[in-house]
Amino acid sequence: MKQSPSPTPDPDLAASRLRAAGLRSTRQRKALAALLFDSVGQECRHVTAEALHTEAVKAGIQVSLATVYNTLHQFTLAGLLREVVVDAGPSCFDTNTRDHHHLYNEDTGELTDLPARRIRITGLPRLPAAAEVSRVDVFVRVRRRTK
Amino acid sequence: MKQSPSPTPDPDLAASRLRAAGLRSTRQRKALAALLFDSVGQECRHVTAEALHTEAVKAGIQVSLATVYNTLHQFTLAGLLREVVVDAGPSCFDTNTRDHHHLYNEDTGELTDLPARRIRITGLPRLPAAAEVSRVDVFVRVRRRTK
DNA sequence: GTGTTTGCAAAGTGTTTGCAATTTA
DNA sequence: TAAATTGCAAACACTTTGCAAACAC
Repeated sequence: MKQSPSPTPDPDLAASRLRAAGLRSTRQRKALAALLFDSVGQECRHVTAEALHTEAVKAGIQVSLATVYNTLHQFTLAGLLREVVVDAGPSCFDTNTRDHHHLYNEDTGELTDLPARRIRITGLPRLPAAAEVSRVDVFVRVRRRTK
Repeated sequence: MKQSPSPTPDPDLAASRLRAAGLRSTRQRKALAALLFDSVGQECRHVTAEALHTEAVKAGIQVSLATVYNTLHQFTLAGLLREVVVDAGPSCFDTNTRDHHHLYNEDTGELTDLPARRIRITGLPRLPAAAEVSRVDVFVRVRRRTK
């Protein structure tokens, strides 16, 4: 029989992530965190509140849409998610919080991450000393080739 | 007395712009076009529908908010304006339709144009043959330096 | 037990739309 | 006069909020 290697074994991945972010570990948060961060074969996800709510309900998780909205914002504030606004319409939450950019398919609304490593931007303006760059967002908007 | 130099004199700048764009020249459109494109000392403007409506009403132009929304979209479709979405909230319309990027002040919501000339982006991904880049948007998000 | 979180429904914001009246060409 | 445009109000999509009940610690 294997002994737990640590004095505080952590059977619940989602719960520990929440605690680490300073959030109480509630049933709804654990379930949403599991959907967002523990889905297999998905390096990063882009979800709307509506979509995550639908997904949760389908998975048999009882949670209200309002709580999904609140939870997404709490996760964002805690640094677990990043909000992405491309066009008008529902805003997306991105599980990739590292420095990166986005490819946006105007036909389908599909959003894909572009690693920041590859992309170099030069010629940005000098800023006043009192200001700092919070982030540089690049959106590569693509569409089906016309004709 | 000066003779009109052209067989079709154009006393109304806004009206001719509308006609050139294939739009009927109505009182409301002329007035909004004048506010958007003929304001002195303004190379380019970023307005929300709400703001433009307020401005119009202040200038004594009778126009409804719905018409301002419709007109802004018609102008955008006609290539006279460009819609800019930075964050959630009301979307902005930009009188600068040339290739350019944006500086966004997160504290004030202020939006400033960055000429595309200066900014160079490298490392963008290769796209499938069926796809084409519709636009590359760069948003430099700045804020007051923290501490 | 105490403070936090949840869910609901209601309110809020920003935007679009149906349609009759008006205006433009 | 025919077709396009306007204005209003109502509908709409997305999101936030007030508050009582339920829950976490």
